[in-house]
Amino acid sequence: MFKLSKKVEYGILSLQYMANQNGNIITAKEISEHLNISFEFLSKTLQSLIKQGLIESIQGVHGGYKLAKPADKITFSDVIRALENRSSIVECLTEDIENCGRISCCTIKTPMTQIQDKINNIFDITTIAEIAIY
Amino acid sequence: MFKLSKKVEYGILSLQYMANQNGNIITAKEISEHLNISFEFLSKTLQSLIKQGLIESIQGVHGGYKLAKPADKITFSDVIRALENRSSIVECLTEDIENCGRISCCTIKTPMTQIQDKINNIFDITTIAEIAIY
DNA sequence: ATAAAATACGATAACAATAGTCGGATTTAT
DNA sequence: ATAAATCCGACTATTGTTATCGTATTTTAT
Repeated sequence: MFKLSKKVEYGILSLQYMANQNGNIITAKEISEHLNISFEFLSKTLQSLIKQGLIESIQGVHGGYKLAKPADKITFSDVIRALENRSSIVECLTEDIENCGRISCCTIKTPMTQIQDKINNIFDITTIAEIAIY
Repeated sequence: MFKLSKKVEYGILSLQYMANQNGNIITAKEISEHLNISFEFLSKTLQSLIKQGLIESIQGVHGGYKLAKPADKITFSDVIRALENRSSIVECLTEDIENCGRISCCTIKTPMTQIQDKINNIFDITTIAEIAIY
């Protein structure tokens, strides 16, 4: 599977929604209703975005969330990093594998690294600002 | 997760190995030993590659496998198509979804399609021939 | 003070996809 | 006939995702 997780999908939609709020605070409930997704699941998603420093939260009765920085400074890579245990297209690129059983004969590491770089680049250069205008 | 499945990884390695055999037939056992992967699992992988027309098999005592076409005509996309239930980065791009609950407000379809196209292109232009030289 | 409205967060269940195994059937050269 | 190989469906195990639940904490209005 080569699919973004629901968390990433919801994260992007939420960030986009916040980007269109002109800096106003917005509640998880409002986002969850607008996007028609589970409030609890969304909340966890938003909390992960906080940890990554992409959004800020205000607790209490008039609390909620807002972007922590300009939308053009938030890349898809940031969102993915916040919300997925993102691994590389093949394990050996990122994880320190003592022995994949093929070390002596593995010949795809270089081309796979090149592919990985291209994919990373796609998500690096795409920002929330770009999709907020839609 | 944005990871190629083991089947695709093994498929690519197997195809690369076959590409370096100068058209000679090679057995699943030999590949599985060379790559140090389960014979049974590899066999299923190879059978899927046959179905997709990427390799040919010869049954019987001196049987085995070989490429069905030149290595530069076999793309990573071909391999992925043969070995994974490949879906798009977000469901709504490929599957006919009557109601994702966000149709009326979804605004990421266009940018997601563009990203999908770029990713597809990466795998479309990478061939077994390119990695066989390594 | 107290209640209400909001976020924070760990535990866990449900589900889906991948990864791997098993057993038996078929094909073919010798 | 036998051995060496592919073929293939059924099954199990593992892993990752998706979702829910319960409870705690923070802040504001009254």
